[in-house]
Amino acid sequence: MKFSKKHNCDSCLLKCDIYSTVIGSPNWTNEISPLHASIKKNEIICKQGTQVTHAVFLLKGSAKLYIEGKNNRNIILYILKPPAYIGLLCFFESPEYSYSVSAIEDAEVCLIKLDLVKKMYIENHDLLLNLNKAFGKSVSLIMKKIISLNQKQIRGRFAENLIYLSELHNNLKFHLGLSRKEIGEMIAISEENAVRLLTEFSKEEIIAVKGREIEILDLSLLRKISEVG
Amino acid sequence: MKFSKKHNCDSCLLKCDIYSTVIGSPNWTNEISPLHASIKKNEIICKQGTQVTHAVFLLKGSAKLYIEGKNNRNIILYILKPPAYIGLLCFFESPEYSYSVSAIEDAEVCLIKLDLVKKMYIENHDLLLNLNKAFGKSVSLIMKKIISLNQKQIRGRFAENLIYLSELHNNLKFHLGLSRKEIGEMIAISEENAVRLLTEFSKEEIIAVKGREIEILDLSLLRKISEVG
DNA sequence: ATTAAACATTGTTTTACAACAACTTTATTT
DNA sequence: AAATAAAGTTGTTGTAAAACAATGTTTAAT
Repeated sequence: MKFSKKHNCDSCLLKCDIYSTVIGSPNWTNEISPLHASIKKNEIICKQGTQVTHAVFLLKGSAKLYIEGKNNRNIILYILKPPAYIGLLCFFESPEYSYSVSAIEDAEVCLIKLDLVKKMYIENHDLLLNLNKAFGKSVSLIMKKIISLNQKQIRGRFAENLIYLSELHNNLKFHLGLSRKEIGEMIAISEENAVRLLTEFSKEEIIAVKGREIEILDLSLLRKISEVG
Repeated sequence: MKFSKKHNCDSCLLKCDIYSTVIGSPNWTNEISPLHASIKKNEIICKQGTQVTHAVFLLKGSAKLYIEGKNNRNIILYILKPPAYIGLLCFFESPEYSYSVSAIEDAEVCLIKLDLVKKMYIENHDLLLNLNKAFGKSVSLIMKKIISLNQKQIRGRFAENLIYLSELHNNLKFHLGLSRKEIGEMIAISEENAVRLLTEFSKEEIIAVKGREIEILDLSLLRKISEVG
């Protein structure tokens, strides 16, 4: 993680959500002292169990949000794409992160001291509302995930995840920024089964796979498989 | 659900958290018009998928918070005991509940219109902080649950759950307010396996079971089983 | 008091998936 | 270019836990 201090928000090319909602508030220019950071692929942005000190906002690149489980087995809850609050679930008064976030491609983030954000959202109605909205979305996503992981079997979960990734990329054809192992971690299956399902779905002509390039050929069938579980 | 309107907060015997943090704020007496409700055992307090209109505060009794899955199979995330915010995870700008809550014994709740709560927490720093704190706790609990459900096997999950219930009741000896099926729903196992584990642990003299009365005999062993998974 | 319905128990069978193993292909490093 | 490491692939085996089945027990309803 490479920091660049004394960044000037007004001249920043990657204007964050906090900037756009808070700008104009009386103590903007004097108080804020944001910290920019460049993050290399695979670098950790937030580490589960460590103190939450800054609000982190993802400006560029993408990241995976995951829980670190036993025996180095992780569960990826979702993929983050800019613009996104990274510390979201934890920056409401949590003493420490209950999950980790790491970059899956080179990324840029903006860090703002937590006490400052608190001050801002108390003063600024819109910012609070924005945070809360993003927040509610995360919670409902997590609830869906819990059901999926526990009540669907691997084909159903796999189909669901392909749809998720496609919607994330806004395209039926997309590049997996993830290894087969990570695909497994998204739906709590083994790497081997991730591979198997990829070839299986490919043979069934539901998707086309070439390395890490995926194309969904039959979305409605995928939806069906996801629904029946 | 039996409502009693025009309740007077000042004379209420079950003072809620909102009362104690907001009292003294300028628009307390004139604006607030809380709604009390008595809820019978097994009655639903919040239904997954319905609109969030009020903040609900549990004053008396207890309730289970659960996600409704496929084939009428639920997953109970946790048990609520007063004082507790019921709508918590959803009253931050979620359009609808992403889970359900129902009473596991006769209960009393206080309902406050959502727009009023919002107004209150924008005006009242302490209330916001309180909400956020409760909130952070819930999130970290859910993360732990996800790992537990996916990476521990049933003995480990069962042991963990017994410890949870014991801590909830603040006693090694407690009365399950839940059926065997519901015990299963807490850790995503079948009713049959819930029974089996209960007798198994009983035979191993880790717990003593008599109907719905449970006593933990060997807490440290239970901890061990929970840890190794 | 009788019937029905919900809850609880125990044994048996089936199966979905992880774990293991062995091997190939693709990246990195030197 | 050779060597080493990482990522991907495929077949086989073992097992945890669900599903099924059958039966007993308590609670609620008429």
